[in-house]
Amino acid sequence: MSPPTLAKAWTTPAGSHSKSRYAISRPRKDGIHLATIVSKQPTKPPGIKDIASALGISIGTVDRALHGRSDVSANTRARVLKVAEQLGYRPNMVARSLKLNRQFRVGVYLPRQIASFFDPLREGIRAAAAAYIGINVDLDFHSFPRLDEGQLEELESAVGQNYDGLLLTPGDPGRIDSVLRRIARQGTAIICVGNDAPRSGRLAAVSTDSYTSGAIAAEMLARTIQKSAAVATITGELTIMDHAEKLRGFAATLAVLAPHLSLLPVIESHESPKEAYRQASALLSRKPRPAGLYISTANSIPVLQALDEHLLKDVQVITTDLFPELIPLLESGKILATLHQRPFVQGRTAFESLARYLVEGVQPEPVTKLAPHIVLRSNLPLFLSQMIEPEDSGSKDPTPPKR
Amino acid sequence: MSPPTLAKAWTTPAGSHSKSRYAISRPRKDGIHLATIVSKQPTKPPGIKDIASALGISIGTVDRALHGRSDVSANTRARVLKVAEQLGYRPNMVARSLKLNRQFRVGVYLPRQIASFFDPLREGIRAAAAAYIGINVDLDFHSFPRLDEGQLEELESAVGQNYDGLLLTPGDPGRIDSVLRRIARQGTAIICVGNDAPRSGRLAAVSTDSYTSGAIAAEMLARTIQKSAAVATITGELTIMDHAEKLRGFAATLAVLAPHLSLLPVIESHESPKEAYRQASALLSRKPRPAGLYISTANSIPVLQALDEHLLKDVQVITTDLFPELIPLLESGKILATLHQRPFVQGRTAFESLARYLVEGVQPEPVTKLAPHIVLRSNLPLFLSQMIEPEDSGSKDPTPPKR
DNA sequence: GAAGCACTCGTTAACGTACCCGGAAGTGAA
DNA sequence: TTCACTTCCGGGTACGTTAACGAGTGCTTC
Repeated sequence: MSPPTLAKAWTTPAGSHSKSRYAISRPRKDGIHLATIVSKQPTKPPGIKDIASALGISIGTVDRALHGRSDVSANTRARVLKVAEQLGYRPNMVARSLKLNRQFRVGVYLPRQIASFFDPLREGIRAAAAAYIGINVDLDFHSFPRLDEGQLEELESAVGQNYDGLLLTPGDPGRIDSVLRRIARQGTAIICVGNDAPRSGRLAAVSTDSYTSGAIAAEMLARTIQKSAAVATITGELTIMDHAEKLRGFAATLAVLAPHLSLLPVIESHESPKEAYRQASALLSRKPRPAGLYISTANSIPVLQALDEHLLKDVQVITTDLFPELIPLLESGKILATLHQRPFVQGRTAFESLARYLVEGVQPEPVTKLAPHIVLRSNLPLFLSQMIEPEDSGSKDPTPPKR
Repeated sequence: MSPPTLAKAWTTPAGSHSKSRYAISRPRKDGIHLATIVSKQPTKPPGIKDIASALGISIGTVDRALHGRSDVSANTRARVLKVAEQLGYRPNMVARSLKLNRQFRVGVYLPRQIASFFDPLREGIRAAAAAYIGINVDLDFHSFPRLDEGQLEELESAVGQNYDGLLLTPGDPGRIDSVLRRIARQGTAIICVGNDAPRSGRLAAVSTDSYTSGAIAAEMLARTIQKSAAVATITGELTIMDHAEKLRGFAATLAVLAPHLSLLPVIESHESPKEAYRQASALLSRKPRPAGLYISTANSIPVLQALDEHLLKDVQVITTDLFPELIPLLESGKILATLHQRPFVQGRTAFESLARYLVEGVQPEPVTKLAPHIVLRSNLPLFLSQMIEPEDSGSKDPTPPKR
């Protein structure tokens, strides 16, 4: 039996700032140090067969030992693990994913409305799927009219599909929780994106921090409106967790940071444009006219229309998300700020979490909260260029590998 | 010669919302439609050998045809490309990167100061390198005291290293441009991060939009200071592009958006803490005391110290970046906002651009500008949790592949 | 007619890993 | 002894791709 060959761990451990790497042979008899620079020719990382040859055993045994499978004696297993550690062995993910050529099917259940949010969300998912090499994903996009219309029915059809993963924005949690639990029990990994459904058995959730969104709105209104006044907020369905959280953050921060501002009764627009318009009109013609307005749902167009008709220049408005109709209003200063929920990034990270879980078994953070972007007049162009950015299809073979 | 077999393209092209995929056999004689659901058993994507067998030729020829290499007749090349298109062939990146087992060495040249910016920047690079599956990268981290001290000398040593890629924050562009050009001429791909050096022959640059940073500061001061007053700004070396751009954005936006605010002469702190403290003290005791202050460099501590000593509560301050000393000042409201430059994300995207260029040959965007995050009191917690997040080493084999 | 050349194309060995199959050695019972 | 069974291990194949190596044409040239 040959003794385990001692070798420098191949990868530099995180945190070490190695300036350059030398392999110095031990002093020769003639006293000449021979320092050969290896950094110009990086040594190949050790593989499973290097471990095998170092111990004089076969790669099959090494494989069994490394993966804790049976049919290996405790002795050899220990020796293999020790040498693997010494050599700094790290499994080659590329070779692994080539060998077990896995296929994953993930279902994506998102509404068509509001397109300014869900379209980039879909694009983020698609982009992440395209960029993730080492996996064959099959994305099944399912669409339905709105968050509160058709999701349940569409999801019912997902039960029989036996997906490996599921990405969705849960609408009314009370009604779809049970469906999701059924799907989860089948072994499907569910990740919520844009809104959470904590009691649905989902694996993780990715969204912007809704509470913080509301808090930002409150702080900005508090900073901008410096006299004593009233402010109002228009929200969507409060059964949707996202909306409720925004309201909480808004009200709480207003109370703490802005004693000079009073909050008018909250308006719940129920995702209906006409209703939103009617209620906004009523709000703006009432007696204590609000000096500030926080619109926490993305379909704010009817509200803005009502605002425009009432010719109110002295009301500070904060909206949610970014869509073409908002651009001139931001540029002209009629809207103070809008809180961008970064749907593209949400979709990307949601898919990445799912993929890492499916392919590497890495348990994702139960809930990741992204910071919303505060879009003002001055940084608006930055988001516009990112908005119209067309997605490259990239179907062609990019580089004929040379060399 | 067998005719090319017609088959449904395997991947759904981007943009098509397919609800589910059925393979429907043609009507049988007895009139019964037999619809077999294939989506539960996704068909394997076609490979190079499927093309070969469809045409009755060898995989070698297909490979040569697909990559536009020589030794293929124009006729067969056309046939191969046609069938590849029909089958929806997409090269298997996993198999490719396994075959040509490429090794890349990239040098990272970043200063130690300011640690609150460059440490997360390094972490972003490391994280991206660890996550990038399909490539063997060897990161060489080189450090030197400050941006204006030691970078040139350190870079000189990189000339002989013959790196595949280089990541760095260029300090004084005038002095290091020539070194970078020498390195670039060797074939090293250079990506600037955090600051650009456009005339250095670099491949691309990743940074926050400095002009917009300045503009945001101006807009926020304009919104918050509503009476007629003077504002001041303290910047770093104006030879560094990043600082100069911030100043431009600040001054320009102030002129457009805030006619009621006048800009005092700009203070250039030259990266020296003592000098910065002295100048800030002088500024704050002068006659037209500024009502707003924009500190566009990250080492703002001496300035803040001067502010604190002068007990100025009525001056609105906007700082740059996020580090522990700023936290209590933001929480107490002494600082209006800080503009976070997202060093981690900068490092990550810089590495990703470099990797995609090296491994896939994808030319990166010449300059990507990230939107700086506006950190207020209300969204501060979101960034803190992200600040203390420890990096996982992840050396162990995560999942012993089962099945 | 042999030799040389250019042009096509097929064959085959890797890349590192996972997993199946079967063999060797040992144990115990018939 | 023979057979069955367990424990441990080596050999081999396949994943999809690239690239080196030849082999087979048809053509020109001495």
